[in-house]
Amino acid sequence: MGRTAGRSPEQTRAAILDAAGRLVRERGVSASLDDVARRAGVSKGGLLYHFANKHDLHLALAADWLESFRTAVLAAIPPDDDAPGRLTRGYVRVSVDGALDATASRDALVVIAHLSSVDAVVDLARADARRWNEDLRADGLPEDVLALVVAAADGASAQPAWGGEPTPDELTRLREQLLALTILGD
Amino acid sequence: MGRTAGRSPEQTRAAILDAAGRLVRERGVSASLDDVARRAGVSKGGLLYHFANKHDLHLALAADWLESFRTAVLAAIPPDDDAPGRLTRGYVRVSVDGALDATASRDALVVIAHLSSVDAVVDLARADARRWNEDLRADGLPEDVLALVVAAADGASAQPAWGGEPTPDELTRLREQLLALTILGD
DNA sequence: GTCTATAACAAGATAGAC
DNA sequence: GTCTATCTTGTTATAGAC
Repeated sequence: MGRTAGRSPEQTRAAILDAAGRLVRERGVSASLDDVARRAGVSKGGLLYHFANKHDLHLALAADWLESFRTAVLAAIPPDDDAPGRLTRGYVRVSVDGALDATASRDALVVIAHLSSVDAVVDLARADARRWNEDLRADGLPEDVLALVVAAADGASAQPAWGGEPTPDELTRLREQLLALTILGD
Repeated sequence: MGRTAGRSPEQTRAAILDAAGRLVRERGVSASLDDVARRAGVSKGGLLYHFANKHDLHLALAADWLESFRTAVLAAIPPDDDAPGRLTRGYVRVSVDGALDATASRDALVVIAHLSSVDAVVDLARADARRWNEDLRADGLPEDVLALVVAAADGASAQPAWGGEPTPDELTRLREQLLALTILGD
């Protein structure tokens, strides 16, 4: 048995996806399989057992990011929030705080932008965007408020992509501002 | 003389940057020099005369995009607009319409996101973002309005990056909404 | 289930012809 | 100023040992 004796296949897979995510964010899709494998603590051969080829790895990575973003949004809705706009509020919290945190499902946009060079990922992202569109529309907010708030949330999480360095303070204020917009209704 | 007899060096350079921009947007920085050269109608050797190496090409591309975005924003300010928020309004017009148009300085964020795998580009983008930050702060709008409007504009131009397909109608409404926010003052 | 070794290929960069 | 080789390196992916 190799040097990863104590790790289950699922854990190995997760470690590979994690390493790939960080490397893609740093270097884009041209990050080599060898580098990904090394950072995940497996050999290239080991990596290619779990993901048949680079294309598969990228696709799985995109699916993983999109799914974990969705999960994070749902988790960011307080159980007692039953008012219209609850999903939007979760979306805002995760997007804006994501520009702040240095972990978890942050920077989704940067990674997706990089992965968008892979055709199959574009299709996946498009389908996911449509689903968000539907879900958010059904969230009970006036159309204009929704469009404004979602665009601003997206913008906040996009800023690190092109050099923006919003301070925690600015992000906090933006988040509260956006949340307030969803509560007054109009 | 080669097959590009009628083209000046400046035009060749511009053609290369244009081709590189489109290819980077489609495939990321892993688009090969050979492909860029072919699309620009020059040979790889010809390309490497104008840009010493791939790194230089990417840096020049980023500088070009950032500059043409700035130019577009300034051009989008009507000469008779003298009220506070004029720069912000230009920023909004270019960012939101950029998500709509299929030409010019659109999709800046996608390209910058891709290029962000190049360290020198990150520095450049950061310096540019700081400059925008200063300029926009000096634009005379209340801080909260500014943060909200700029984030939303960024978000609009970011959406195509990860699968979002805003309709022209939605974008137009968002743009008018944002412009209105900058006029009422608070 | 993971590793090493290697085949097969693609890409960046250089040198020199035109 | 641009093009055609060519060198060299790095990468994907396979085959097979452990």
